[in-house]
Amino acid sequence: MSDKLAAQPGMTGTGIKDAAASKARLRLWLKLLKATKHVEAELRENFRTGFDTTLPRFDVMAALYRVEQGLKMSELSSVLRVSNGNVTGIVDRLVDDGILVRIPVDNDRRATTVRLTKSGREQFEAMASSHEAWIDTLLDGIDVSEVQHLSEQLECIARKSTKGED
Amino acid sequence: MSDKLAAQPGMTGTGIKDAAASKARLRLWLKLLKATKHVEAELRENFRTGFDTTLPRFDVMAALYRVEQGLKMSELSSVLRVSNGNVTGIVDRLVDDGILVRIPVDNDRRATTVRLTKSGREQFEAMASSHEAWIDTLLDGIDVSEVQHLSEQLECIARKSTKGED
DNA sequence: CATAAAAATTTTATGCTTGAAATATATTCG
DNA sequence: CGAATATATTTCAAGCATAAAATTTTTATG
Repeated sequence: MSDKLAAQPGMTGTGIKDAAASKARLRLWLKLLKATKHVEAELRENFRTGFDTTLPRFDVMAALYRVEQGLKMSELSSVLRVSNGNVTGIVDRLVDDGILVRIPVDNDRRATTVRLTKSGREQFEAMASSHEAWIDTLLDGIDVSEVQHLSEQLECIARKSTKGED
Repeated sequence: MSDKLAAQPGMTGTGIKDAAASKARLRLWLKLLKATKHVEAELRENFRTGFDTTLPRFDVMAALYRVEQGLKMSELSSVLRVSNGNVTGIVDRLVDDGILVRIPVDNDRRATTVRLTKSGREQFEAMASSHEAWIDTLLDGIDVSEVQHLSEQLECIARKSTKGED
């Protein structure tokens, strides 16, 4: 029902808003949010009980795992899309726990590089393996054949934020 | 490509894991997360600059707008799926700002009902209208004809969490 | 009725998150 | 060179979020 309100090709750019489409997008957003929050909550719980750690810590470790020589604080905050001050705090705690080291940058005493320690790399590998398995379980209601299609749709949302590299 | 690795009906319950599907789900999850975070960040910024408020405050107001007689703290935390203590803090601030009132519950002095004030309802209506427009813009990369299908897929993820109302 | 158990909420401790201000270093240009 | 500007990071204040402990009140039960 109410399909007669669907957007018509000719309407594009007329400034006329489609109220039904708007409501549909709103509902879609609420579902997107709900699904994401649900998965995040499960992951947080799993990280807490399984590894006594948090999702933000895992995110930092994941970013650094990909780049063996480490990243500068500003690069880390840019990759993770969180504020500088936020990264400072999380890194501080990971350094205290022996998971990360801060390394001065040659020729620029303002900057520091952050890198996983050997122990940090080992801990990350164990966590990443569990993490993938958790996701596999949490998303198992989604048909594998749909994944590609779904991904493309989601790209449309995030596209405006990044230049698209993962 | 790599369709030969897709799950086969006969495999179900054999305990055999499909590594390719697992990786695909992981990538999908990362995109889901990225899209959601992007939209959330935009909304937060819009709420901040447009109404000097936050998404969590809006969420509380939205939940209460639907139920004119108000909700108990525990109902609110259950509807919003956040912890009791969290709701206490947000409600405290909204009460301070004259947006909410706490009302004692008859025959149960442990509980309090929380309700929007007149001003709160009015403020919410203005915000909700902008909110819907923001979402419409942020999700405009998604084909309206896809919305229904996408919604169904997302339901599969969240299904295990709720009994599906909303 | 009295005590134990359950329920509703708040408090506390800890960590994540932001935006803005502060600090320190590097670079540019007159 | 030296002052202004830009860059890299940290600090700060406020709010969000959780889990766990504490508080208050209600309900159940012996």
